[in-house]
Amino acid sequence: MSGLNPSQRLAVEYTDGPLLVLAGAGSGKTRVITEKIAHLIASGRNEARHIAAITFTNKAAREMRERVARRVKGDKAEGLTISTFHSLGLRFLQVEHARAGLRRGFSIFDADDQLGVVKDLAPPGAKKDVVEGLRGLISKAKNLGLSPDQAAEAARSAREREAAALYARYQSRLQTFNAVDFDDLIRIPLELLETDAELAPAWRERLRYLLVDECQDTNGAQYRLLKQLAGPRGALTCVGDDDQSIYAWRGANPENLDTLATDYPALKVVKLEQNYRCSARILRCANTLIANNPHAHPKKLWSQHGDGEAVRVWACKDNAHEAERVAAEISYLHVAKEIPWNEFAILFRGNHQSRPLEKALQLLRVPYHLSGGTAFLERAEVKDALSWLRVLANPDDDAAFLRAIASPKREVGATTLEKLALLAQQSHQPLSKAADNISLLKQLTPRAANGLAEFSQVLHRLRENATRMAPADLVRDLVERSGLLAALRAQCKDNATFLRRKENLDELAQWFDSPRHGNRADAHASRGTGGIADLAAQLALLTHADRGEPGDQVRLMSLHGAKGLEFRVVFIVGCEDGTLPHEQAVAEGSLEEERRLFYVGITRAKERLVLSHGAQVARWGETQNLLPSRFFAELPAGDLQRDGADPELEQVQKKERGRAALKDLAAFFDG
DNA sequence: GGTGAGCTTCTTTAC
DNA sequence: GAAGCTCACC
Repeated sequence: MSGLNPSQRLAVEYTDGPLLVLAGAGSGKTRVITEKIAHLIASGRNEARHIAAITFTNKAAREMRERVARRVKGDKAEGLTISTFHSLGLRFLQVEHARAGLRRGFSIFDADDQLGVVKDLAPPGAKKDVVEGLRGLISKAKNLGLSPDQAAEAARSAREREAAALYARYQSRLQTFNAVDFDDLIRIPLELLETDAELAPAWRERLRYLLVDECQDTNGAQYRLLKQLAGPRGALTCVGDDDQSIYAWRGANPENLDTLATDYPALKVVKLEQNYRCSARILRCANTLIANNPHAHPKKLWSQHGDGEAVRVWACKDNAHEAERVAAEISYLHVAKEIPWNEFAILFRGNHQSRPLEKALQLLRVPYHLSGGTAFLERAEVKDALSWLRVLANPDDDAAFLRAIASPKREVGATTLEKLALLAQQSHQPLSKAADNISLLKQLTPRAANGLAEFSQVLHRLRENATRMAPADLVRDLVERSGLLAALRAQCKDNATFLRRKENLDELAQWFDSPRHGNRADAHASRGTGGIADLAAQLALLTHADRGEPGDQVRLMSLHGAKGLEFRVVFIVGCEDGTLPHEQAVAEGSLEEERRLFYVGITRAKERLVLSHGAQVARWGETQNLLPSRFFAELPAGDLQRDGADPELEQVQKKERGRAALKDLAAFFDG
């Protein structure tokens, strides 16, 4: 445990009670967590299998797993839990599925599946945004940890009562599908722990020490889950930084950091204020920027590092120009300064911004890795294949059935499916069973009945194979036999696109090959001889896995995805007003969160930071003129080096800004 | 009754 | 620039 500063050492060694570590960016927070895990094991206080470290993103979990593996050698780390909140909840449900009224092989519904269910329950003809809004209300209730009954009790207005009633119907629909949604992965374990007196002690016995990363990002349900697991003893270490709270939009409640002190009066608080990551100039940028936000826990982040390079600000013509400059700079630095590819990161506000960057990087043959959140699992061909797998594992999963039967297209359309749904409802069967029922099929047109029967047949054959095959082989088999591959080939205009999309399916199969995702504790489920149960377990984990390990590649990701990571060289592209801060966020009044997001991005950089903005930004086909981000005005001018700024361009921008200010002023007097 | 062409609309962010 | 939706055609 060498090389820890006094505060870090205190945070690592303090195991007498609940501890909150207020850790500034780059203050060695992950280090503290990994050291603490090592300390807990080495001191003999806890075996690894009784320790759980909880993170927010899969990326962060993987990062931590790697670091722990480096720090704790051999089988000492056996059974250690390092997972996201959602994976932990999933594991809980897999163990306690019976208490939750779920059967083995239950599905996890994503936002699309949820939307389908809500749409089905909403008044007929409800507009998309209404359906979307209702889904949001249900999600909100769940994030607060409310059950349908509790939501009904809490409802004050007619609208809320209506929403609560919908929530109840939505939940019973999910139940019949033998499915849960993402929010349920937290909410249901919480509900079980709070209501079942036997359950909580058992899980507290199993997880005796908790370490929680990014505590400021917990929502109400997650926080309560944490309290349930930690119990009154409060054997937990929470690590957080209110300046890096960037998930309020999905219900995160940074005030949980303060609530901790109320819930655990014995709470000890340690502040980590020495930054070990950034050069002094980068840190000054971060500090002066974030000083524009109000602060409940003021901290003064300092660094021993020298000034280092100035922070570059690039004014670019448009997205393409920006991307080319970034790619060229990376190429140059890689050769001239021998900086390995994986020490570069390009960060952006929205995932769609990666396109021009990819193009430019490909042109210069710069190897890169795009970690676009769930982008991979959202690919149409991947979702199709997954739907087939879901129906295989869970015959009750109507949402998956509906997608699978439509891909590839067979002569079954909306009308047939509506009829089938009616018949299924009358006979209390899931769609996949109804489609398999000869007497039911007789009530449909022969053409439709044939299509359904054919689908059932393929499904049967696949299911037979599933008992003999390893899941990965089953995926490969399925892609062929389902006709998905043939349909894909027919659908693609050229061979190159076909091969690219086929590659996604290959990658999907590979995922089932290795138990690299998830916890070690789950590994036993993925070995063995294959079969439906294994498939289901892997499938559930898969929905939560991050795309394969990046090698020595430049990393492209959203600012949200970059949290917890660090790189020698960081580019933040698209620093335009409207992109960052995002105009919708500004309209919603979340400027402070946008500022924190920028702060998170800046503090990822160790040595070099480039902030670039385009004058013209491609926005669905059209180009739009945008001004540089208002956040530039909040950075210390002395630490910035504006290069490539076109004076003419700046004049235009100044004028536009003047015009905008006038407009604001006029609006003020008008309103 | 099913399909596909062409229309609109949309894009934060993630588990 | 894709994914969804409407409408006309098979």
